[in-house]
Amino acid sequence: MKALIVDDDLVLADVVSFTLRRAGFQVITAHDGQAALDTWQAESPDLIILDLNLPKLDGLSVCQRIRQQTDTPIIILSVRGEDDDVVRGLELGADDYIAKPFSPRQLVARAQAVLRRAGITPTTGPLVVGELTLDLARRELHRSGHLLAQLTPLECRLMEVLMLNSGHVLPADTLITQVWGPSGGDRTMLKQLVHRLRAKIEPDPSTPAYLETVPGVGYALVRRPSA
Amino acid sequence: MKALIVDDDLVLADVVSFTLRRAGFQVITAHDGQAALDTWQAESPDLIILDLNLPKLDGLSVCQRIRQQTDTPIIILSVRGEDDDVVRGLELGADDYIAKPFSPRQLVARAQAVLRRAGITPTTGPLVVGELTLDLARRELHRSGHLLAQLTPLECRLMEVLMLNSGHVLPADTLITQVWGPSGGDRTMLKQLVHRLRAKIEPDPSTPAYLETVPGVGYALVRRPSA
DNA sequence: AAAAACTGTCACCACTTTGTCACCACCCTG
DNA sequence: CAGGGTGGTGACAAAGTGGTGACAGTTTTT
Repeated sequence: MKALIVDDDLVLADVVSFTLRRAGFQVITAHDGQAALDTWQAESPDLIILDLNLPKLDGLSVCQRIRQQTDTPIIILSVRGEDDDVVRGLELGADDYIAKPFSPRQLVARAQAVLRRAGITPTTGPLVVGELTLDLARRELHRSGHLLAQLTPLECRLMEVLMLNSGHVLPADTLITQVWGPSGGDRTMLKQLVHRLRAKIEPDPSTPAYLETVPGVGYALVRRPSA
Repeated sequence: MKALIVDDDLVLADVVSFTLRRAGFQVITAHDGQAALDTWQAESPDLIILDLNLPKLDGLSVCQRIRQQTDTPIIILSVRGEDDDVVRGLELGADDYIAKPFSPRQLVARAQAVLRRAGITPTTGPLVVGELTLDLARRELHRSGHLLAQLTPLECRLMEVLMLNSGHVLPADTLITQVWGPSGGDRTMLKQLVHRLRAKIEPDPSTPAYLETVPGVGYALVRRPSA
């Protein structure tokens, strides 16, 4: 999993680089807009982390140029007060943004979420929680070894997020961001998606056994020993 | 969850320490700027609570030095009249500030909010008093390990405040402010809320075993050895 | 090209939550 | 003993929240 970091602040670029390396990424860096485009073409990374404030070629332009040719996930780095630029970046096709200062954990989480949403699966093996197994590549959910349901792309993403945090309550907003990204999503859509997922995976959808509702907060996937 | 408290006022540091420990933090303290940096490097806490007025090394400098190397959340403690310093602190990368005097609940809430925003530990540990356990994420109250009641948001807030100060009598006005905020709330509403909470948690609501009334003052959660 | 699937949107229902009110019982003090 | 204050209790309505089904536009598959 290769990540390209574009930032003219050498210190910050180093921090980001270190963080991502520790999370298992292979990291390359560029410090101005032109170099970013060159490196991108030479290395074709899986993920780009892009500061907007760049010498030689503006970050937004870089974003635009890259989007014209590929769907490589882009995460924008912004400082407080550049909200307009963030919005324009997202409109130009960026996948997410992070406001400085950010925590390392935050960064890694966002990076993985974006990759997941783009269909690039960092986790090779299937996800297992209790008797449930999710095959991300095939989007198939198995229970005790045999096929329970064939999931749609969105259902699969939701299920993945829930399984990665099984046993913990995930706030509705968190789920929405994880599934639809920072600019899309809606409470009603989440309701619908949960409904559709339950219809597929719950033996009796009216009394959920796996996908639990926590009123006023969100949802949780129950983690049972083996039942 | 490890918190570093930096304050030269030993009494205040103790109060803060006590409050955060109650909320489930592991707490370490430093009493001057240099010690703060040393302790920070040695212990790498998840959260720093920083008074600006420090001997040996100014609080703002400490803030700056820490920000140069990590994104660990920093909350500034300020006294009234130091507004300029607060602004400079926030510019230097601090995440929030609290003006003295502050309420314990205020402090805990801010701390958790900052950590949440930084993407650290969305899971808050449960509150425990005697045989009662409150799971804040799920808003569930357990007695000796099994589910006693599912609380509503307001009931949960009230229960949280009572458990954080278990064994002490809390004046009605205090409770009202803590639950509904400084602008809302009402004696009648508190009566109602207590009533509804008792209906859920007391075996016999007419003779309260947990949520005791102190006429003319307020309410208290009795802290019993184990009964 | 036709059919099926996927997803966003809407309307509606049921239920919960919460603020408000009225009323009762009790405990003071004068 | 009367009366005011305080706390407990029940009822009720408004607002909010989650679940459900239907439907249309788009994309994907056949």
